[in-house]
This record gives sequence, structure tokens and C-alpha cells, in this order.
Amino acid sequence: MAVTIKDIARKVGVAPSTVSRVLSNKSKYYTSETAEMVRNAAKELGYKKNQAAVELVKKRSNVIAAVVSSVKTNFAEQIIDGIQQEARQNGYNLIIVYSGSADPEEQRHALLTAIERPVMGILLLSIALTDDNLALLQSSDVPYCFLSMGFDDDRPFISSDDEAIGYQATKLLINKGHRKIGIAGIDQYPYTGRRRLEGYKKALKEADITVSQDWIQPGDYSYASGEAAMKAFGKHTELTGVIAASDMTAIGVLNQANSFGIAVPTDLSIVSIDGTEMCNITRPQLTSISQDFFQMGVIGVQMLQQSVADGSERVDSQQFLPVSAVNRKSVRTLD
Amino acid sequence: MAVTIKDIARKVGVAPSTVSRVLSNKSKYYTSETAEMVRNAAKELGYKKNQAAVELVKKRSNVIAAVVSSVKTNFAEQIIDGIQQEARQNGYNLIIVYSGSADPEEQRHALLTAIERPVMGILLLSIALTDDNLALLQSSDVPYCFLSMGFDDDRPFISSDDEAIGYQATKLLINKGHRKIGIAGIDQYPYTGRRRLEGYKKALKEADITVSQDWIQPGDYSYASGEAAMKAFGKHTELTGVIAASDMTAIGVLNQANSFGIAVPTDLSIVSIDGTEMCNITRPQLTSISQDFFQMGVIGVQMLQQSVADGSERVDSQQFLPVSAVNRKSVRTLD
DNA sequence: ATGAAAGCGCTAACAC
DNA sequence: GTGTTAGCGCTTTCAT
Repeated sequence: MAVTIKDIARKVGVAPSTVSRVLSNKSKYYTSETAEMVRNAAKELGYKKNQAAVELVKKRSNVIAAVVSSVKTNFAEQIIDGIQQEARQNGYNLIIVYSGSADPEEQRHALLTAIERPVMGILLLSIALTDDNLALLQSSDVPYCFLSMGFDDDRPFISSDDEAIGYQATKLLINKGHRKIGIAGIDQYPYTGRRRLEGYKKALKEADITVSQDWIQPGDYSYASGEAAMKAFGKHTELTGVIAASDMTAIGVLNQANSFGIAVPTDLSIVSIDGTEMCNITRPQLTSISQDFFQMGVIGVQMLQQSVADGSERVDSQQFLPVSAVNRKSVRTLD
Repeated sequence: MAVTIKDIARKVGVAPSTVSRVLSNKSKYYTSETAEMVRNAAKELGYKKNQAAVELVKKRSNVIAAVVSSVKTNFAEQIIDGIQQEARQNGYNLIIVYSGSADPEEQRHALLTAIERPVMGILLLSIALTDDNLALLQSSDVPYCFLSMGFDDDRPFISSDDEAIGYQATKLLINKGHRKIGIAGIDQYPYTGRRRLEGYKKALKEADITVSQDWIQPGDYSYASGEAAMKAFGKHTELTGVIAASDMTAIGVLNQANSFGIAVPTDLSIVSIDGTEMCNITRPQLTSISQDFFQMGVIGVQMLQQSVADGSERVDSQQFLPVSAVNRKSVRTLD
């Protein structure tokens, strides 16, 4: 039998409620003497709070749940680091639950794992929720916020501006003299790939460059997408630059280019999107449009906190974080 | 106010206990008619089970907690995939909590986040717990098991045999004619690095090769460790093969070798340890001693289940999973 | 400052 | 098969 506040109360000779007050630091309602006795007894008995009981009566916990998709890109780790740091600093605990990004049933399970206990808030990392599951989430009255994914309805999110990403990546290449620029591995999903594509087209249009349809090779942000895209561009491609949908995609493009005997950046320049550590372990290192993933996590927690503080039970904020071009070694200036 | 079983009971006109029975699938104790009415009402009202209440009375939940360290190697994802799959298949939910691998205070927090609710079991992924925190874990009466880390006391674990790994990696190189073999990025931690080193030395000894002290470059399994080790071996190293502590370390070695103008595998062969996807995205692809991380997760869940089933409340098993050499392109046969 | 008592939402005997 | 009842361990009025 686990030790409870009753055991402590009995041992010290006070009422359970007093023990509760001490252990919850309701500092106005006990003397330091009782406090010390209680704390000693608690330690001696090896007392551990039963959170289930606490949550049952308080109907709220200090736990933040992060729902992450198990897609094989690695930026999630940076977001989680940001969440973790900010959560810890503010006295919250973090639990993470996995969900395949697509399967609705798995999404639902992940969501329920989080919702079925009174968490303080929920953060969703690049999860494309089905309508049913979104409704489920909303019905739970727990504040939530999407991270690394933007929407054009009124769902709260914190994300990079995907159009800006596409635009800046393209612009970077154009500014270095490139005019034939491909884009690899972007998906067709309305809220990310499509917006990046729009940015890409906008920059091209501004420079009076006509896009050829085969410059655009869709995919799913994976390494394989990068390889496939480069294969489609071909050994004798007219392209002098390509934008990759993610760091892993960029590595796929790079490797396939090498297999073709195309030297990067001499024959072909690559701009990656994300800017994770992967960019530093390739040869050449990958120039990228980098996102501030860590900060996304930090702000996500702050949004949750705020909506709890003002009692709104709902995050009301859609924000884009700035992105930045990081020049490494994979882009060459054309003369 | 959230909807409870009482609300459903009132609506349907039955007792709360009947609702409970239906919703918990105690199938012998209700008719299919009541069941249907109850389920309909539940759906209509948007009922969601309050797990805190369930856990309070049952003192056990269907949640498995995985404690992971935020070290920057990527095998954890594979273990988690294994845990997740096996957990789902057996009706368990998985929550993950992060802990820096070293900081005792952070470890403690992570542990408490898991322990403070009645989880079904705890899996620890390559976490080196301090003595205090181990005691804390043991005091919780929840079955636990370490994954990807072995011990010489009686703690339950599932891991690869690190000595076998070191031995096989070395043997692989020896069998291909190598005799001057370095080892890079291994740590001094008694339960992993040291055992791999022992395997390395054993294989060398069997082949009557005398180890030179500067063949052994310690580190922390990181990319940087690989770079540093290769720098220490030097541009004009006598080594013809090196074993890397992890895939990321191997990439560090590879890149630094290239910087030196040393061609892999022509001038230098590399054997990596782990065998994650990283091995496939380098050029050349990395030959590795691969661990079955996915299976570690699967078996971990099974061990937990078993110890719950037999009421022992304690996993009693220390097992090594087989490892396998996967030949890719980074090892050359010497003549 | 402390105690007594009620109750959070659910499950599990125990009756019938 | 279903209702009744008694808690699970904690927090929180309400007294004192």
C-alpha cells in the first residue's frame, strides 16, 4: 500500500488537510514548525503524491502534452527541446505522445491519451488532424496550439511563414545569378507545400523567369523524395540551382547529383529548407533557409500559459516566426 | 462541466454502474440493448472518460511511460517505434518523457512525471540513473526495464551485447585483411563503451595484433567525436580501418578523412555501430554492426506485460539481443 | 493555523 | 443483468 497524506497526518498528529496544505505550499495556512514536521515525515515514509487523486479534484494538472507525428524529419526534436525548456522553467511537466501523421485512428488514440487526463494544454507538432479529430480536440475544453503548421481558418498556430520560405530560398538563388531553379520534394498539402510553392513562383515571376513544369518535383520531404526529384531533373538538367523541401530531401538531391557526376556547388547549387544539424554533416555543407524551431516550442508553451491565465481556455493567436538564410557551402555565385 | 457516467445513466435511465460496465466492456454483465443505448447516449453527450478517476480507483492504468534522454543519436526513434507498436497492439497507451541523460535533477523530474500517476510500467532508454533516482524508481512498485543499456548488477535490461559489438566490428575488419584498426568516439562509461572496447581488444588479441594506445580515441558518440578522433589519428595515420562508436561518429570520421584527402574505403575503411538510416545517406554508405532497436522496444513492452501478468511487479530479465554486420560500401578488402 | 466533512468521477463488491 | 453502496487520495469550503 502506497503511503498517503493520511499516513503522514497520523504520524505527525495533525489532520490530513493540514498535510495537504503544507505539501501544496499554501504557505499562509500553516506554521513553519508543522511544515517541517510534515515534510520530514513525508520524506521518511517515502511519500509520493498521487496525481490521479489531485487531478480528479482539481480538474487540471501541470502537464503539457505534445502530440508529434512520427515522420522522419528531425526538426521535431528542436521544437520539443524548446517546449521542454520553457515548460520546466514554468513548473510544467511535459509528456509526449506519438501519432502517425496520417492514420485517423492512430491520431485519435494519441489525442485521447492526452485528453483523457486533465492536461494543462496540448501542443500539436505538424499534425494534420482529420475533421473528426479536430472536433474531438476542440470538445475537450483544453487549450491547444498547432506548431510548425499554419492554417487559413481560425485555428491557433505558431509556424514559419511558408510562403516567405519559398520566396527567400528562390530569391537567394536568383541574387546569385541563377535563373533556372528547380524545387524538390514539396508536398501538395495546402498549408505547407503549396504556400512554399507560391513563394517560389512569386520570386521567379518578379525576376521575369518563366517556370517550366518539370522544374517542380513534388514529394514528401523525405530523403527518397530528394533522390527521386534529382533523377527526374536528370543527368543533363538545365537547372543550375534546386531548392529542397527539407534537409533530408536536400541530402537526397546532393547524393543523386553526385551519382550523376554533377558537382555541388560547381555544377549545381542547392538550398535546403529547415536548417537542422544535418546541414553541417554533409559535404559540402548545405546552405539553408532555417526555421527557428526551438522558439516555436517556447512560444507554444507561452501561448498555452496565457490562455490558462486569462481564463479563455483557448489560444487565440496565429503567428509566423521569422526565418533566416544561412549561407554554408552548397550555393555558387554564377557570373 | 464535463459529462460523466451519471449524466449518461440519467439520460438512459439506468444506474451509473451499468454505464460503467458497458463502457469498460465487462461484456458478461449487460444486454446488448442497454449497451447500445448507453453507447449512443455517450456519443451524443460527447462523453470522455476521466482517466484520473479510473486510475484513482484502479491504482493502475494502461499507460506505459518511456523515459528517454535527449542525446543526439537517433536510434531512440526506432526503439520508440517498437514500443509504440507493441503497446498499441496490446491496448496500452504510450507517453514519453524527456530527461537530459546526466543532470540528476532533470532525471528526477522526468521520473516523477512518470511515477506520479499509476502507470503500468516504465521503460528507460539509455538513461544512466543516479543511485538516488534508481532508488526512487524502485520505491514506486512499478515494473521497469532499461533498454539499450546493460548492467552488471541485477537491474532488468534489454540491450545489445556491447562486447559482441566491439568484437564483431573488429573481426569484420580483420577478416578483410586489416591489422591496424582504430576505434573512435567510444565513452568510458562502464556499461557500454568499456565493454565494446573489451570486445575490440579481444578480437585484436586473438589475431595477435598489439594495440597501440593512440588507436583508441574516446569520445561521446557524437559527430564531433568522430571528427576529433580522425584528427587525432592524423592525415598520415598508419590505420587502415576504424570503428566508429555510432553512426554520427562514423560520419564525423568520414568527413574528416575526406578533408585530409583520405579516400574511404580506398585508403581507409570504416565500420559504424548502430546501423540506423544514417548509414544509407552517406557516400560511401557505411558498413555497420547493426542493432535491433525496434525489437528492443517490442520486448521491453512484453517484459512489462509479463511482470504485471504474473503479479511480480518487477521485471526479472537481463537479455542481450543479437547484432548483425551489414555490409555496405565503407570497407575495402586488403590484399 | 488547523480540523471536519464533502466530493471530484469512477469501479467493484454485494445484493437482488 | 442491474441497482446500491462504499470508497480510491486528494483538495477545499466551512467551522472553530
